[in-house]
Amino acid sequence: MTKDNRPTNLSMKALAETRSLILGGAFSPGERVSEPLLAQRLNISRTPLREALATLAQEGLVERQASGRWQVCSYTIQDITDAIEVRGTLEGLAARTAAERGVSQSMLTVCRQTLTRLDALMGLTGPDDFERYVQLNADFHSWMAEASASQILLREVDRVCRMPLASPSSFLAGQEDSASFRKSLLIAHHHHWAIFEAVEAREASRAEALAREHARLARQNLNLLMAGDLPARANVPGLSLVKS
Amino acid sequence: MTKDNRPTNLSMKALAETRSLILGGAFSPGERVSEPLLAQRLNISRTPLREALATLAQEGLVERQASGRWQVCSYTIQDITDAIEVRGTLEGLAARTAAERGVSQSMLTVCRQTLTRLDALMGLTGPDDFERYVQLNADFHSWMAEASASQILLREVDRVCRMPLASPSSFLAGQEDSASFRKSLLIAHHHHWAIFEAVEAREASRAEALAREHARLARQNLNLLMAGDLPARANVPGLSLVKS
DNA sequence: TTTCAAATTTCTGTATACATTTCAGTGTCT
DNA sequence: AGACACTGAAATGTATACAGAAATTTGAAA
Repeated sequence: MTKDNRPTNLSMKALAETRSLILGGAFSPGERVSEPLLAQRLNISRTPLREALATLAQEGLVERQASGRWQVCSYTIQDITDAIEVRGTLEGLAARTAAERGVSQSMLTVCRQTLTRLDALMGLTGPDDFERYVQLNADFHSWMAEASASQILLREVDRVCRMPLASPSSFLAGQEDSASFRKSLLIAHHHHWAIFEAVEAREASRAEALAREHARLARQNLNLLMAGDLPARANVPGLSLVKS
Repeated sequence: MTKDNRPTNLSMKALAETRSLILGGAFSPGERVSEPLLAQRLNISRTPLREALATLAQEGLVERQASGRWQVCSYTIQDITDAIEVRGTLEGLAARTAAERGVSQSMLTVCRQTLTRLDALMGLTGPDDFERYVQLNADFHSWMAEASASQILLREVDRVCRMPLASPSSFLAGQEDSASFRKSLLIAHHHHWAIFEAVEAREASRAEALAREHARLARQNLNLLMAGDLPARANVPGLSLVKS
């Protein structure tokens, strides 16, 4: 994503730790969150915690009841699918805009490097390789948003990626053993190159369509995951918020 | 928009009043906002004000400096154009989704009523008529988002509409005297019907393209406004945040 | 045993105090 | 005149106190 290196204040600490707790499944969907109890757990006062919770509400991890109490959000599979479609649509807009406005040679070079490094990782199986894949994949998606040269769009893509399970990295962690999943990586990487080429060639409409379709691989992975066995789901952060 | 009728607490009051101050031009773009001073001005303490400012930061009205101070955001014409394009893209997705998934008869009826009422307002010139147009226009746009039957998408459309000058109502207030502006209303309303018909007929791709193009009328109105005389700009909330 | 109301506990909303940091202004030295 | 260090004012980050509201438990009555 983008910069988030604010000097360590307790709000940021509370934000990071609470987010991690929720995505890690420390709360059930719909469960109430008590400010005093959580503050005690995090060893801080309510003031910075309230700020963090307000931010998490914007991210869609918690919500306020009418009474003012916080509760952990609950999502359906349909919600996740919709969120992925929104991300794909915004990334599509980013890719189209990048193609229409043109991208500097230096930015193209950066992307080409990222994709070449991804090339080298295809077919490898080590856990380190997988970790690097996740990072490079995130780099490519960041690049797409930045290549649009639109601050606004960059911000909105960032936002939607913070929604549970909507980010391009959501379904990567811990899935390296699944054969069908590994196959989808090959297709995904083929998409990466195609999107890049379309942007470089100023083929705006093609870039948009490809970016949209690329995001739909995440939908497919979501379905694979839900159809598969339970252990594979344990490592996917945010999946604990999905109900029914 | 959607519901925002939380019982009156001071945070909501601070949020509404500060938003109104900023959009009304009480601060210059980039101007710093002092918590103690603003709290005093609003007759509340810093605690609810801080919560309101954090929310306004998410809306893109203020931002935090690295030091922690707040300052009013500054936008370029390009930013506004981009924001409108994002809105159009999300509304396009909503229209497409509505068409693909199908919309209930009762919802179709509601929209048909709204559009029929708008029909009756076309060509009228009274200030009351204009006010009603603004409301009905907002109703139609809300309808589009709701017709998608996607909570996620509804939320994101709502969000992007809260960005300065990105909402479908942004350029309506106080422009009733401009001839070219009135002409654009006719075209806009033609779009409304076309979008509705496409959704009703399940013509998803057409619905999406129309919704996108419809939003681009706002871009056109923005350009008209910036090319026109200064007095016409005074009534447009948020335009004070646009610099250069 | 179930139901409803009262009492109690817990929580949220808000104000405020205080430590630390940041900023602005002053004065000095080169 | 310009740069730099220093000092003081002001702002932010955080904890905490307290009032009022909400939720939960208790207890009594049917």
